[in-house]
Amino acid sequence: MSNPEKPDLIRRAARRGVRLATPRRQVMNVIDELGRPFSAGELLDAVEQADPTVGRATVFRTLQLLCELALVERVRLEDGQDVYVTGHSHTHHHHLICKRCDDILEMSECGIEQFVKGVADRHGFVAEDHTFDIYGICPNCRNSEKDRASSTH
Amino acid sequence: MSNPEKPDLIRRAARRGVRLATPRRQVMNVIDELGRPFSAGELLDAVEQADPTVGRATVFRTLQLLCELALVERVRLEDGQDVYVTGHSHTHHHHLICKRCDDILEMSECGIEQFVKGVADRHGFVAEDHTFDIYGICPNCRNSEKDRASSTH
DNA sequence: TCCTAAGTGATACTTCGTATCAACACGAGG
DNA sequence: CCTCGTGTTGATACGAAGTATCACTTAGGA
Repeated sequence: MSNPEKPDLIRRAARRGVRLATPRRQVMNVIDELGRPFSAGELLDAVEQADPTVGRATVFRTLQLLCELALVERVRLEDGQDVYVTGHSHTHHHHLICKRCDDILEMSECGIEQFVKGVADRHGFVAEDHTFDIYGICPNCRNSEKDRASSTH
Repeated sequence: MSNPEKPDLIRRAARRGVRLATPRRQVMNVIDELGRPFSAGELLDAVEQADPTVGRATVFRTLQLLCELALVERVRLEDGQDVYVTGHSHTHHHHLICKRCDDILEMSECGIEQFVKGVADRHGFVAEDHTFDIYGICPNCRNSEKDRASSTH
């Protein structure tokens, strides 16, 4: 209805042997329809609107399930809020997060793994995990900013 | 009583023109006495114990104030919890966080700033800020682990 | 000393998430 | 068709961490 090629969480989850009860399906549908990064609150609202009979706990449980299946990724923002992103299939990601429009891009490659290892070694640490996200202004917002600046000038 | 050379938050705050009401002083004292990274809950408990008349809101307000003055640094952990660290005077830090003993080390230098700039540029992003923390096992815990392994062997 | 803005405590609230628990749904075996 | 048993669910209470409100108090300069 909205998106011509949905991520289709349901099919992907089914392929992994997840039991697809109706409420779970609802939640996944809503996530697909959203088609963008979302906060817990947004998802709760959207599900509430799509089907008020689905309970709060189920939304969180489904979210957790999807995270475990790596069909949804939890991104922890600077301000402490969590944002959830769909469409990933691999494990560890790093992000470029726009402070203006809240868009979240993935860093392709980046070679940070070896960088991490270097720093850890130098401190006698055994690195097991790390966080690395960059906050700033994305190309889009940067351009629209430039446009506005030149028109008012 | 505990630490021979306390950070002495109070004096440092005073030097910045902070008004030093009694409850504020209490909170700062407690932080100094703790002398280690602490969570909000720990601080609340410690203050409660030191002086039950100090209100919950004041603890948070003081904490916020100290963060603004950069006398305390807020470190956002992987699991979403915040931990506060004293003794800093500069702005942006990166950490090595031990998963075993929860100790938090600072990375000395590290050259990540230029790394960040490189990644951002490649994506057309203007980097304004970033997070970078490494989770793993610190040298201490690593050694005691080794000891235990060799004694049971 | 007096005055006032800053600071304070009690308390209610918010957000994000977890725990509990009785009820239910569904598929395997009869 | 019925009947388990396990997994799932909704309601609800709870929890942590932090914010908002508001009347009261106090620090500290004039």
